[in-house]
Amino acid sequence: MARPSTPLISREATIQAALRIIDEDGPEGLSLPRLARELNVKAPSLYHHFSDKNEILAEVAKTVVAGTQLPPKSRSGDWQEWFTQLSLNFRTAVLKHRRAAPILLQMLPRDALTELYEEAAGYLRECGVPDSQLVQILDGLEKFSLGATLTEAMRPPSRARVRFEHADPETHPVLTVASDANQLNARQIYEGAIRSYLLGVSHFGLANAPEA
Amino acid sequence: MARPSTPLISREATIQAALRIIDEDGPEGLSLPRLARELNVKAPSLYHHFSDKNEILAEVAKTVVAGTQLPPKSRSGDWQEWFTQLSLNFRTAVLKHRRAAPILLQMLPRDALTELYEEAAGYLRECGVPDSQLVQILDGLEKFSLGATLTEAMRPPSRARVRFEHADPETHPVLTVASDANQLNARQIYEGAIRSYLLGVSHFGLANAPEA
DNA sequence: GACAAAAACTTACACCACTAGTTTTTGACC
DNA sequence: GGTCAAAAACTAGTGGTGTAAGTTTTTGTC
Repeated sequence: MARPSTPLISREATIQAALRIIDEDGPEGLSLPRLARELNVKAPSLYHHFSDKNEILAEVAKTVVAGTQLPPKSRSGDWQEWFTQLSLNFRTAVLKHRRAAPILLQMLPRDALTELYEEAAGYLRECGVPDSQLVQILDGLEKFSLGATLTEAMRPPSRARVRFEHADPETHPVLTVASDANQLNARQIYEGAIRSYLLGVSHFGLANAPEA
Repeated sequence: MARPSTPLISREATIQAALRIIDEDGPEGLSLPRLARELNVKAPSLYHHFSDKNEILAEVAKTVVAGTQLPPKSRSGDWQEWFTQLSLNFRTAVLKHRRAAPILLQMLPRDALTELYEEAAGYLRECGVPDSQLVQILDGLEKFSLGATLTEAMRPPSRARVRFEHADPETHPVLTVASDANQLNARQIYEGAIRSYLLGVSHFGLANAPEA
């Protein structure tokens, strides 16, 4: 086949197909021949739309995090609540494509996130949070959300309360007790940690300058 | 060559060589032919000692996190300090092999960590922390440490205070202000976040049960 | 001393990302 | 309206990968 009247490949459709393959068979299932086959096309043709496979993966990563819904900003200035919801929405968006998690770590769309952070920082400021705390809050939340969500995405999905699966009551008695004493599911623990952190930073504006 | 009098390959030496290659050229530089060459051996011979490449990667991951030093437990029962030091040591250990970070996410040695958690949980209990909080503390610290350390490991090493590299003063004024208002380096921000979280969970034993 | 297991080897396979070169279509310009 | 370069598909091919199968020699055990 030579050049068709209308292109057979669009970037958008390619990215969607790639994401679908990853959802089904993980990143190792995504090969250019297979991706091309799903688009009724041959593999080398993809190079007319992407410079290499990494560019496709980067777009996939961007698509995944772009699924994060922005919570409405409350008029009351309850920024803790806003960030908690935002973090929960991020988690939801990533878990929708959990098998893409390894790609997310490597292809994190920093530039796209920068826009979000600018907006979030502006909101914090409006709510009266001092400038000196903005980085701590944004950075801490990013890191925790990423760590928690990516590690959760790496394990098989389960609505149940599975924890410390390698903990044996015989050899790990304390973990067993701890696990039994906490009946929350992953989402609830995640939310609790976010709230704890936000509570902590809010009350920590003072002795936070350890030496290098 | 047939079977030699003394084996040319040992698991330990193989793992060390693999880690060295990853340190130099990243995970994509680690191929079995190359790894075998460094051991003066041919690639298929590795299959006498490892079932597949993933097993090698898993051992590499275990080696990296095993480099985490355990801080001494203070008699005063200051568990917050102990966990802060532990988290800092984890960060140090991972950053020593930062290019192995992507592997770490996929091959996290849960079983090895379980031992550590059992010990940490026991210490928390000795210090009087209620059972209901153990999971929150352990889980939250794990997630934050992983997220912060892995993302930090993914960027080029720098002692400098680099932040929001995509933030342009024109289009992202608030981020610029925020960045200027916080002169801490990555390690200090990490430490501050850990301390904030621990402070938060300590004061959060009450309203921490949102519904499913 | 016989023999199975171990530890190296060689060969081979299927797959991969990617390059080079070919063909046809399209759209723009004179 | 013909010319021509760019676009978008193709086919063919390169060098690399992880892994399987089978070979040879050494080792330790009964």
